[in-house]
Amino acid sequence: MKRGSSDLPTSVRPPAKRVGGARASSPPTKSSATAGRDAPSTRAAKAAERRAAIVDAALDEFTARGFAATRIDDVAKRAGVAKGTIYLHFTDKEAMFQELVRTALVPTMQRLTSQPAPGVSARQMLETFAETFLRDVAQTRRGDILRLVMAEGTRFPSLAEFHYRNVVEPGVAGIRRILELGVARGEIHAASLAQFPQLAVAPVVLSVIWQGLFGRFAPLDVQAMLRAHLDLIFGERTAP
Amino acid sequence: MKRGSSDLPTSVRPPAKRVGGARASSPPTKSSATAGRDAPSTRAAKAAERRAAIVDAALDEFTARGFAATRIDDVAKRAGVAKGTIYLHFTDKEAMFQELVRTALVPTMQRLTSQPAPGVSARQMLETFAETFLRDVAQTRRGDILRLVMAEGTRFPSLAEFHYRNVVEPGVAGIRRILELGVARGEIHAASLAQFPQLAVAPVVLSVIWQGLFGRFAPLDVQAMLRAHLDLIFGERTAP
Amino acid sequence: MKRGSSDLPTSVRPPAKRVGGARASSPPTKSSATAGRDAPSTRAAKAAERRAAIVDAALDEFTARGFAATRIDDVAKRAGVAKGTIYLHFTDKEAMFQELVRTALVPTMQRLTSQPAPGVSARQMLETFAETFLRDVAQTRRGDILRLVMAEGTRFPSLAEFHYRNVVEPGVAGIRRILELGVARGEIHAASLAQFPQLAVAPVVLSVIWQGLFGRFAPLDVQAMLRAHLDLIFGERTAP
Amino acid sequence: MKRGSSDLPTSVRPPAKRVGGARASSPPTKSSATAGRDAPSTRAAKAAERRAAIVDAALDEFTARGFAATRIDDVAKRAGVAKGTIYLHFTDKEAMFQELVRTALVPTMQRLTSQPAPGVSARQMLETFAETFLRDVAQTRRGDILRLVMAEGTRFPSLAEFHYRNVVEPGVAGIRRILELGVARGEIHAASLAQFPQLAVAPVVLSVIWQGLFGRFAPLDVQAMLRAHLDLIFGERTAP
DNA sequence: GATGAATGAGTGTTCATTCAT
DNA sequence: AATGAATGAACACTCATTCAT
Repeated sequence: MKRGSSDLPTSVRPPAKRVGGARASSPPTKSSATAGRDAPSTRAAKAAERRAAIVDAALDEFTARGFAATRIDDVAKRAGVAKGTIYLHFTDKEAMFQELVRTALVPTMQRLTSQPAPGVSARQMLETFAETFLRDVAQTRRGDILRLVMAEGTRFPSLAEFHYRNVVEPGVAGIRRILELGVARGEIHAASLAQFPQLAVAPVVLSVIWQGLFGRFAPLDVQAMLRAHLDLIFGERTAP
Repeated sequence: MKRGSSDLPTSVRPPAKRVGGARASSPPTKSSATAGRDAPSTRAAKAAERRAAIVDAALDEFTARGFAATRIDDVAKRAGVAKGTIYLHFTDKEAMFQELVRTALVPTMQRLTSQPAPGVSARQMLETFAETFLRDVAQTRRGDILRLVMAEGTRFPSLAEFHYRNVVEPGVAGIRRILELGVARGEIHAASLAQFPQLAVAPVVLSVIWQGLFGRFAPLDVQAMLRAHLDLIFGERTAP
Repeated sequence: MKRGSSDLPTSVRPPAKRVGGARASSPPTKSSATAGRDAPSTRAAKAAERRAAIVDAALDEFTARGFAATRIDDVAKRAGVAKGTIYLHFTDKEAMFQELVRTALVPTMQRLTSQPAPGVSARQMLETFAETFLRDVAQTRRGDILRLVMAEGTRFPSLAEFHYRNVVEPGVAGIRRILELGVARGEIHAASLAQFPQLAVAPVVLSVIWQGLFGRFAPLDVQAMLRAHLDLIFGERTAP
Repeated sequence: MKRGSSDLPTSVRPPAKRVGGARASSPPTKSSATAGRDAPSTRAAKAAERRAAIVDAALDEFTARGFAATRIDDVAKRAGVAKGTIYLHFTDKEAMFQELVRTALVPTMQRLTSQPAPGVSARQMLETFAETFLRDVAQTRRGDILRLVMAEGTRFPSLAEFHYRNVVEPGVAGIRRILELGVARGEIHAASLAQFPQLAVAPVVLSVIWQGLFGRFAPLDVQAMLRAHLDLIFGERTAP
C-alpha cells in the first residue's frame, strides 16, 4: 500500500505462545494431516503469522491516523483477521499501540548506533550514520513511526520514556562517541559540540518532521542538507 | 494550570460580529455615537471575553490531549461556558481546532522574524532570534502549540500548509537573510549554510520536541545548546 | 415563496395585547411623532403585523416540515423577527403549533359549510361545495394545513378533537343536510347515503392526500374526479 | 401493547447474512452438509429473531410517534436489544424508517389485490376487498402504518413514491379491473367510475384517517359505511 | 484458538427556551 | 417590547471490548 508496508521485521516479538522455538520458515513437513504431532508447529506458525499481520496493519493505521483515530476494526480488516483475534494478542488498544511503537524502532536503532567502525574518520562515521538513517529510516515506514512517537509521545509518557531509553539515549551516546573521537583527532574544532551531540542529530530530526508535514508541497533535499551539515561540522571538504 | 495559560493574546480574532465602533480596549468615553447606551460595548466586550476564554481553554485542552482526545465538554467547562456556547463561535470541533492553531502562532512568528536589525552583526541577530524564541515560544504555551502542529499536522494537511506559509516559510526566509549577511561579511565560513537555513533552526526544532517528550526526566539546557550551535556556525567566541 | 404564502387571513387572532380595537388597516393618523397618544395605536398595529408575520411563517414551516422538524429559529428568520419575539406571542412551540393549526381552517370551513343555498338543487349545492373547496382549499396553502392535521393529529389529540368539532363535524352536518334534501327531493336514490355523509366527502379527502403525496409524479384530475363522483350520486347528467 | 404488536410477518427481510442453508422454518434435520454443528442455524435464527424484534419495536414506535419523535433508544429498549445492535441492522434512523415502512405493506397489498376471483360478481369482489381490508389492515397495525405513510410521506418523497408504485398503483389497477368488469356486465351504471377507481377506494382511505384521528370520540361504523358505498355503486341490494 | 454479533458508555451536535440588555 | 447570546437537556451515532458459538 504505502512506501514500506512490509519493510519492517514484522515479527516484533517472537510467536511467544506455545512452542517457543519453531519458526515460520521450516515447511510444515507433513502438514496438519490428522492433527499429528507437528500440528502445533503449524499452529504456532500460523499464530505468528497472524500476529505479524496484526502488527503490520496496526502500524500502518496508527501512523496514518494517530492513536485516537485508529479503529480496531480497521486494523482487523487490514490484517485479515476478526476483531476479537486482536484481543488474543493484545490486552488493549493502548497496550497494542505502545507495544508496537516501542519495539518497532529498537532493532533498527541498534544497528544504526552499534557501528563498530574500526579506523575510519569521524566524518566518515557520521556520513555512514546519515546514509544509513536516510536509507533505513527516513525513506521507510520507520520514519512514520518516528513521527508517530513525536506526535503521541506527550500523551504516552511511558512510551516517550521507553523511546528515550532505547532509541534516543543510545543514539545520542553513539554520536557523542564519534564527536569526541573527531575532537580528539582534530577533525572537529568546535569542542563544545561533543557536549551537545543533539546538535549533530538535529537536522535529521528536522528532516523527519519536515518531510512528514511539508514534504508534499515543499520537499527538502535531505541528502544535500546533511552534507552541508557535515561541512559545517568538519569544514568544507577539500578534496573528494 | 500550566505554565502560561494566559500568555497568549487570547483575542485570536476580534469580537467581529456587530461591533458598532468602540473597541474593547479604549474605555467608552463617549460611547458609540448616538446609540446612547453603551450596552453594545459591554455586550461586545463580554462576547470577546467569552470567546477569549474559549480559545484559551481550547488551546489548553488541545495541547494537552491532542485533537481527537479533547472533549468539547471539557473545553466548555474550563472556559466556564455551556457547551452550546462554543458552537456560537465555531461551527465545529475541527474548525475550532484549525482556527485556533492557525492563528495562535502567527503574530509571534511575525515579531520573531521581522527583526529589522540595523547594523548589528549576524551572530548577534541569531542570538537575538534564539533568545526571543526561548523567551516567547519555548518557555510559553506557544511551544506546546508548536508541538501540536507537528503532532497533528499530518492529519490536517491544510493546517500544515497554513503553518508552512505563515510560520515556517517566513521564518526560514528571515534566517536565510541573516545567514547571507553573515557569509557576505565573512562572519560565516560555511557558505553552503545559507542554502539550508533549516540547519540553523534545526536545534530549535529539536529542543521543542525534546522538552515536550523527554524534558521531564532528561531536561536539556537549551540555552547552552543554542550557544554551542552559534559557536559551531561562527566559530568560538574569542573574547566576551 | 410557495403557492399561497399569504392567502390566509394571517391575523388568526386579533392583536389581543393592549388596545384591543385598533386594526392594522387604519393609517397611523399622525404617526409616532414624539410618541404621542396615537403611539399605542401604531405600536399595536406593529405588534399585530409581527404576530401575523410569525403566524404566516410558522404555517409555512410547519406544513413544509411537520411539527418536530420545524425549528423556531427558522420561523423567526422567515418572519423577520428575533427568536425571543416568538415567545412573546406563544408560550411554547407546541402551543404555537396547535393554536395556528386550530384556527387556520375555521373561517374557511365556516364559509364553506354555511352555504345558505336558497332554492338550488342538491346537486348544485354539492357542486358549489366542490368548487369552493377546490378553489379555496385544495389549491391554496389550506390544503397543506389539512394534510398537516392528518399527519400530526395522532400526536396532538386535542388538536384532532378541536379539528373535529370545528371543521369536520360542521362540515359533515352541512353535507348531510344537502344529502337529505337531495333524498327528499328524489334527486338521490341511495337513501343510505344520508346516513354516511362521509361518503360524499371521501373523494375530497382522498384528493388532498393524493396530491400531497403523489401529485408530483402522478397528478390527479381532481375536478374531473369530483364530477364523476357527483354523477355517481345523482346519476349521469342528461343534458348540460 | 397495542392492537397487533405482532400481527405483521415481522421478518421483513430474511436473515440474509451468511446463512449456510438451513432455513429457520424447517428443523435442521441433518443440518448443513458437513459443518457438523448446527450453530450457524441457531445463530442465524437468533439474528433473525433479533431483527424481527427490532422491526416490530420500530414499527410500534414510529407509528405511535412519527419519525422525528421516535428515539432509537426507545426502539432498542422495546426490542430488548442494545442501541448499538440496531446499527448492525440499519445504517441509520432514516434508513430504518424507510426500509420498515416500505416493506411493511407490500405483502398484504399483494394479497389484497391479487384476488384472481373466478366467476364471482363485481360487487362480491369489491365486498371481499372491503372485508379483507377491514380485517387485515384497518383492524391491525397495518392501518397505523398506512397512516404513517400519509403523515410522513411528504417528508420522504422516495418513500411516497415507493408506496405509490407498490401499494397504490397496483391497488388502483386492481380496483379498476373490477370496476370495468362491473361496467361490462351491467352491474355498474356509472361508466365514468372506471376512470376514477380512486372513487371506489376513497371511503377506505377516509376510514383509515378517521379512525386514527377521531375514532376515540367519534367512532365510525366503517363496515356499514362501506356497505352503503357499495349500494351507491351497484344500487341497493334487492334480495340478500 | 478464532470469530463477529452484541453491548453500552461516551461524545459531537442541535435546538427549545430563558433572560440580561 | 424586542433582541439574540447563552444555556443545557436530549439524542444519533461510534467504537473498544466482551463472549457465546
